[in-house]
Amino acid sequence: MKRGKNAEEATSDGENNTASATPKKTKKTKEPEAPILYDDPPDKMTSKDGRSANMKITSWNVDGLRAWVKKNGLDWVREENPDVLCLQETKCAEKSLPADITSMPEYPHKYWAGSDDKEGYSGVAMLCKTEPLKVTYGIGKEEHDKEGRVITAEFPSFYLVTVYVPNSGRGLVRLDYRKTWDEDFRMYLSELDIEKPVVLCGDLNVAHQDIDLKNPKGNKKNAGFTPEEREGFGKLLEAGFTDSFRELYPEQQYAYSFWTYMMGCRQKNVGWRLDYFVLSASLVPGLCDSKIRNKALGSDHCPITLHIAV
Amino acid sequence: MKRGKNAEEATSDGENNTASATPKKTKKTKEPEAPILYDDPPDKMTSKDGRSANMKITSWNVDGLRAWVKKNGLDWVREENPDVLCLQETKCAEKSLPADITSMPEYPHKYWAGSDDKEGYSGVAMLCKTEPLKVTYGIGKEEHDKEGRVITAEFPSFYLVTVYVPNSGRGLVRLDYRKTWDEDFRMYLSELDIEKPVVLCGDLNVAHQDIDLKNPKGNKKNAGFTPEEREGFGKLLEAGFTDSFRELYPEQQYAYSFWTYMMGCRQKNVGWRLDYFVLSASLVPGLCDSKIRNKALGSDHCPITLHIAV
DNA sequence: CCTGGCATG
DNA sequence: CATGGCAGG
Repeated sequence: MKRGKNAEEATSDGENNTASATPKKTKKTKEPEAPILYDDPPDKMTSKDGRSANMKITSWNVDGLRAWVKKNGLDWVREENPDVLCLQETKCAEKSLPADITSMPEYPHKYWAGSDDKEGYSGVAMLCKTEPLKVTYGIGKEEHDKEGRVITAEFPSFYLVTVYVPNSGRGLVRLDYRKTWDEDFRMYLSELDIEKPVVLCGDLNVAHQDIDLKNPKGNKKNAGFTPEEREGFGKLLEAGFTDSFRELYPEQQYAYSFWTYMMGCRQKNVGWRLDYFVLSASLVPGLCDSKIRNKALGSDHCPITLHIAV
Repeated sequence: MKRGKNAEEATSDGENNTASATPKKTKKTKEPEAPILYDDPPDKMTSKDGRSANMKITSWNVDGLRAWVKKNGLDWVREENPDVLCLQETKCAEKSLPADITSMPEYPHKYWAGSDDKEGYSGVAMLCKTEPLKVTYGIGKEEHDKEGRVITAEFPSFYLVTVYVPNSGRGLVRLDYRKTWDEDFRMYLSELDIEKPVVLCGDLNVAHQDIDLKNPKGNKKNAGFTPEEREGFGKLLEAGFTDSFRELYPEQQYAYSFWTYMMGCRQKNVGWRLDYFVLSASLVPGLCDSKIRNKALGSDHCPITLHIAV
């Protein structure tokens, strides 16, 4: 049986199970249901310790940069106007980049990583208003650095890492590789963390807990919500990192950053939280807000934005 | 050097050479030029020998039936309302046909030929208001009958054959095969012709003479205008068949049925006449009109329509 | 510059 | 149900 990675059809009942407020139903009959939206409050620009945000970072899995540009993703970016813009799944060789983005004067410092072998696969980018001290590509392990998944920028007081974590694939064909990746990537971040604190952002391709996706029950064997992947994320937190969104909004349900294009999932808000800002412990006091911009269109992911005092 | 099969860039000067009315230019500088259109007169419904047309046949290379249906090709067909509709390059397995066309009540008798091996390649169709006496597929030669290129319908007084002739390909990689095809296909038609007269229609993938394409000079080595392909068509005429359009309009320039999607060729009417109604000698007296519907959109070819008294 | 199929998600 | 690359034209 062929199934989408985030196949919801197996678990449509699960939608109601997690919606604890709704009265218990006597029938299992499906009925049209108003989508449960996560309505985003205004951005908080001050940290708990009273500092003002001086850094705004946006991360967006664009699912094909060229299509995303055509769908006016850049208009949204100009409106949002972050200091750094991180993109994942650009799926575009550097020479094929649309002029709209390569010529963007707001971001004079642009960095691109693409897949060495497979054209139009994976790929991440980082666009900065101010020039980083240093920019590196990959995580320093040959076996992981051929798919354009990581860019690291060193700023005066922190490292910014953007990542597109490998998807475990249909039928979990790449789960074994993913486990190795998770291990090696965590080591990479921990080593950076010794030098300077780290802001990690991007598509981590995992929903951590039940609260982080609409249908946890039906997806325990699907890529993005296997015990192995969730544990990988757990170990990252154990290593001293913090999921900034969950730190601020520990109880917030229905907050997702990805909806499969299939079956009208976005319309119904049947989604997953796969995109994160993860912070070194020493940066948490400066955390002002961690936002999910779930109204922005142009991809099967929405952008996320971090306000931080660094 | 990679080139489109109908690369016009090599021969842009040729456009002016053929336009004899324009004054001789002193500079070779390209300048915007009004496209020379072939403005179609109204259909003639009577044959030279005074009979009224009793059969209307339309042929259209749709370049992908599903896309063509989405672009409302069927609306044009309903307007045109031919007795028989022949389609080429359907590029669609029978099970994937859109319901819009399979359920069309105007044409209760529908015949589909697809490529055996390559999905989404080649393929022809014939839709009839009245049921043919017999319908056959291919030309009875194993080596030619695997790509869904020919449907033959026997009507009381004639055979109707629709064809999508193999393209000789970029760099003429398939020209040798094409020569064999031309030979065998001509034999097939001649044998049919012994039984009953033949109406052949479809994409013959050849422009016969200089008058049949905009840039003859630059295309002598390109698929569709090589000496070999033109000779193949010549031999068909020598075998007793008539190019109905050229029979009626021997001097008509700028009458094309195909324009590459590239370089805005259709806008500039830089095209080729590749689609034909070819008739057995005994049908020529009944020929009423042979039309090129160059305003109909939805493909890189336009439809052609035959009015005939049979 | 378009089509349809394919791999990938 | 989208993306991009590909062969084919």
